[in-house]
Amino acid sequence: MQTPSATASTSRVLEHPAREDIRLESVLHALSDPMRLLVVRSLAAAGTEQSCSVLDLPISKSTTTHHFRVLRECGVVSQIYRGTAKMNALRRDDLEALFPGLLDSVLTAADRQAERPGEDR
Amino acid sequence: MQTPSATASTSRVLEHPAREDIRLESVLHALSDPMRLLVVRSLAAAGTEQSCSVLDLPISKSTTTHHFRVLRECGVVSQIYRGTAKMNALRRDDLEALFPGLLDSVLTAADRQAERPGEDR
DNA sequence: GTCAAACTACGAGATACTTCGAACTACGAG
DNA sequence: CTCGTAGTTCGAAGTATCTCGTAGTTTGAC
Repeated sequence: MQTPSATASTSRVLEHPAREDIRLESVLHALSDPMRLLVVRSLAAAGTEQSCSVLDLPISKSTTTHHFRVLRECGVVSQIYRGTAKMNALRRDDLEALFPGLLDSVLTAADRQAERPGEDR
Repeated sequence: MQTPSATASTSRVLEHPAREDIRLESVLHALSDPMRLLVVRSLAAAGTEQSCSVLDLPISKSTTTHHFRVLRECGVVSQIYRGTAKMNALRRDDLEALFPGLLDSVLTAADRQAERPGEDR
């Protein structure tokens, strides 16, 4: 049940919010989950798009799917299918245009917090 | 059931997290609620401490109490009793020391978003 | 066509969040 | 002492969130 003339290389298409539909509250909420913050930090550290599975999170696959969907639906990441993999990328440009400096300050804050003593337990 | 020699001007004391106990995830979660974000923006705009009641939020008193407590318990605001009023202040210094630039970027982002077309409905 | 890999969809359980009203406490004014 | 103001506490209702396992789909490789 899909449009007959689908995309050439990629068939399944995923819905993303337009830049102007991204809400600050939703972004903050998305980043407030430890697992999702970890995902965002990993994507930022990688610099390029990453598949869902390379992150190796300590949660089940279905939970991983859930978190990536939350991140996509609130506008933090973009996702496209490449073959059997689903690649994820931070929407840096959109976030920077809407909320200048926000993502960087969150990433810096997360890094600093991770380096705080007793953070590894 | 309170220490006999209580504070002179203020009797009731409120628990606040120490600076090093403030967690990024908790702060982001606190700010992700529209009502609490509104409170934080008002406190930032005022610059000085404000009582709970001057904000005139479109919610009930008990809900207001709840939101202020969330903000205090996660380290975003400090609260002290002054007579019958409870004064609230942003913990700007603590937040800036832990998460440089974060609060300002959130406040700027919130202001910008509030000015976006069709934001008043 | 068959198979494995990667991801999704669905339902369910447990927990957490937001909101409220009603009854209560603390404080200052008179 | 009495009263009003400011805020709290205590359920409770409704909703949302996080997590999982199981079963399914899509894709590329053989």
